[in-house]
Amino acid sequence: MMSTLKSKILVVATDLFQTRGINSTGVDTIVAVAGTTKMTLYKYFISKENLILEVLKKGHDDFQSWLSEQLNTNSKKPSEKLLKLFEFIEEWVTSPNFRGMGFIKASAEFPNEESPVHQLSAEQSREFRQYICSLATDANIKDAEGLALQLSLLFEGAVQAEQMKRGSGAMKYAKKASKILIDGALSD
Amino acid sequence: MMSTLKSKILVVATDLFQTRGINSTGVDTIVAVAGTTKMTLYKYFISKENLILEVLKKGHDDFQSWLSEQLNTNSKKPSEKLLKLFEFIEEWVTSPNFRGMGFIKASAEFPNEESPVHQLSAEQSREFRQYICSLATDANIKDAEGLALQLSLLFEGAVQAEQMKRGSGAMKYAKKASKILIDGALSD
DNA sequence: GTATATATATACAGGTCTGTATATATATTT
DNA sequence: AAATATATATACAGACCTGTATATATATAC
Repeated sequence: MMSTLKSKILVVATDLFQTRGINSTGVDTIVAVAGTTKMTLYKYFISKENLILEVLKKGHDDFQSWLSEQLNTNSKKPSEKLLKLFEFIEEWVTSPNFRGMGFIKASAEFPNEESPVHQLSAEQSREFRQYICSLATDANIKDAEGLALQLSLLFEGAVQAEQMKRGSGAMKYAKKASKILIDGALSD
Repeated sequence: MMSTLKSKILVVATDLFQTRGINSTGVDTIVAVAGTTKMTLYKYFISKENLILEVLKKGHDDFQSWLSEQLNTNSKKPSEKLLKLFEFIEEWVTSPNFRGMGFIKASAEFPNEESPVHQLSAEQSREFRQYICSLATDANIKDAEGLALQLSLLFEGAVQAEQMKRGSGAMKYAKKASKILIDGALSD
């Protein structure tokens, strides 16, 4: 099991990275807020970059498992899952705990394609798109990849908008747009 | 008229901010690439933050004037402008000079809503959306604001995707999606 | 109670960053 | 040629950053 201190550091770093930016958050700040010391942080994470990568992994895994569980327990038909996708995403975005999507901000702060942080961000974005694609394939969509890309654009755009201004209501319109695109693709 | 050195610094900073990140680019690097010195930079810009703001302003103004000129010279009917919007945006994104949209990255690196950089980013995002909204209003779209928001989400999502991976082709699918959404809104 | 693992406290080395101070050079103008 | 504006060269102060070294404290296990 994961040490409570390690997981505390991960939680605090996730929050600080989102609210202050990754490069603007020093490890001194992280350990101060987490109520521990640098020695402990460097015991669990070999470097700040390693910490960033673990924060990204945890954030993505948490989101993906939450989302797929919501979809699996609340829908049966594949097309229903697809249509309910943005319902749950909206729920997630409008929850008070929402701080943004890790890989979107990380890729902006680490634009160099050779950076491990950038590479992980790109991989997570691809993974999410593939998950949508699998939903579309199950729902017998003809151009599943095309629809998945379009929906992921709406998703990333709305998250971006919500990161820029909390309570923007962007996801409500993304949901409407997704319904139009999905309905269109279903009748192709 | 603007000094050639000042404009050179702006051009270099724009490029470095996009390719390496804003916080990861020091003023020493900027002046070295621009072939000048720090003393000159601080003659034209009172601080790095001031330079960032001017870089953002120039980038946004350049894009907006280029886009509206393209639309005005190539289309007559308002609805035509709306439909051609993503044609030109795709052209802009796929041009070899494309380095990303300034305000999208800047808002990620400066998440604090009180930061002047964040505020300018948010304002530019709003301005762009309002421009789309004016196109939609001219084309007699019923819910012009709603469509404008949806199109801007597609736009920001596709730019985000393209920043993450050059040559992703995301804008091609954004263009298709925009056509579906616009056609739907026109027939409402 | 002694040994062992874990966490703390503190200091610091070496680097980078922004912004300024000081002195010199190069043009342009009169 | 002298005066003025503009650019350069260089050094540095003060702050912050990551990562480590050293010594101490606390808790669990045997």
